[in-house]
Amino acid sequence: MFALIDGNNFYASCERVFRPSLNGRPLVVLSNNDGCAIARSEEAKALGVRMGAPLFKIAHLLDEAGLVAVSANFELYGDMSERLMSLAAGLGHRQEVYSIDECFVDLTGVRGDLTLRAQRLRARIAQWIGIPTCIGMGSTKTLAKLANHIAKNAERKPGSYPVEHAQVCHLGAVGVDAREALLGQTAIAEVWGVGPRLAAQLQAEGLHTALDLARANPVVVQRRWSVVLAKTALELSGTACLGLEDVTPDKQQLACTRSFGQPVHALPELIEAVNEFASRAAEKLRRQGSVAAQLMVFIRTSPFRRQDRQHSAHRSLALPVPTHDSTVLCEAASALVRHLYQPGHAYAKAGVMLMDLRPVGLEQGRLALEPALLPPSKPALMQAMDAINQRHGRGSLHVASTGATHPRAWGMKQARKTPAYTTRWAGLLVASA
DNA sequence: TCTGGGGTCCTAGGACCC
DNA sequence: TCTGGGGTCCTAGGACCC
Repeated sequence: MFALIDGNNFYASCERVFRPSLNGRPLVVLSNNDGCAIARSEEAKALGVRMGAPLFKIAHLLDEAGLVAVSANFELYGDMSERLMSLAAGLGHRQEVYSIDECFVDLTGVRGDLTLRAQRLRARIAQWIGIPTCIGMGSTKTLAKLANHIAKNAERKPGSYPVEHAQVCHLGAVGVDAREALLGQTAIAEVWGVGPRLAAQLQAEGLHTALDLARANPVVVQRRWSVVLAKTALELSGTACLGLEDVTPDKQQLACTRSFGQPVHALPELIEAVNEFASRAAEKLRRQGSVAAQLMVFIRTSPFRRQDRQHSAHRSLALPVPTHDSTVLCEAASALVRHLYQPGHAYAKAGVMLMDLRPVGLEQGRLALEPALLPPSKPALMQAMDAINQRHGRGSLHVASTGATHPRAWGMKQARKTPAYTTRWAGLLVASA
């Protein structure tokens, strides 16, 4: 048996914990650059704000409907997530943190009334952390996901599901008929692993609900679609195909990409930006304990600005010696962006991707048969830099080629940023009588 | 004027090997 | 006129997830 616990409208709920005046009001959290809505309170959903809606298209609601929009504050959400996860882990013996706002818990060996335990966990999370959650349980991960969907919608959309399943839904505790009825009420597109493309194809073949897929022959499903969808069908019918992954595997590739706050025309600024991205990616790489054997840089103009001349290009470089050294990766990124850059374009976005990752220590050396194109790695310097930044905050010590003047011309737009309430002294709330 | 970021897995096809 | 069989690796593209 598995449980799936997730925070409702997670980013919006995190903001509300520290600004209770936002309760009951339509609220959206914006993506980087204050571009589009990536989280919405129930009230914002009721106003018709779509997931991913660009701010400029919903800006009229700020005045007309009292909509509040805030810039994304990932430092806050990450910290709130850690607190939520540590409580949620208590529901069973093993936990898989699946994303910033949801986790699976293996309920094997957990005794007693699971529904009751789940309800108590919800209450504890609400009291200790202030985040509303929903919990779904089922004999497979896909069924736990589906139960979570039911738990969320039984309350939000009256009539969609029986209201006794609101907030906590345990598909293992209902009879076969009731379970089939619930699956029959769930549209195929809501199933975990079925995206828009597959949903359209499945519907065209007469499969409209989760129950239809659960009853489909997995051999036929695999032949017509894929082994992935066949597993989904099996999982829906109660045969577990997916296990709990409680050890997070190292990433196979790692990226840092950003849209610019303003279009970038000049090469020096572009170099600065990709150097910054390369350093950030290198930091992530060192945290994971890996080195990269390949680096890719891309730059592109905005596809939304049809009137502009478009340019989109990428280029990668095999690193002669796999590394996680910021200075080496910055040097490589600079060389690549010089190749890619074409004057006369308004660049809107750039990024650095590190690929062909492997654990530190497994790197193969290389005979020095050719002149080195890149500087040598400086492990001691990187260690010192990470230690200083750990202690004094990110960016305290950085590679000079990432730019000395702050704020950067190409930097992110974050006009509506809320304080880092839980992770910075300056963000601490002050109580007054 | 203004449109996010970061991942994974699977499959098909081509290159290449013996 | 006749032209094998079987395998691996890599890449690009497509689908999905949050």
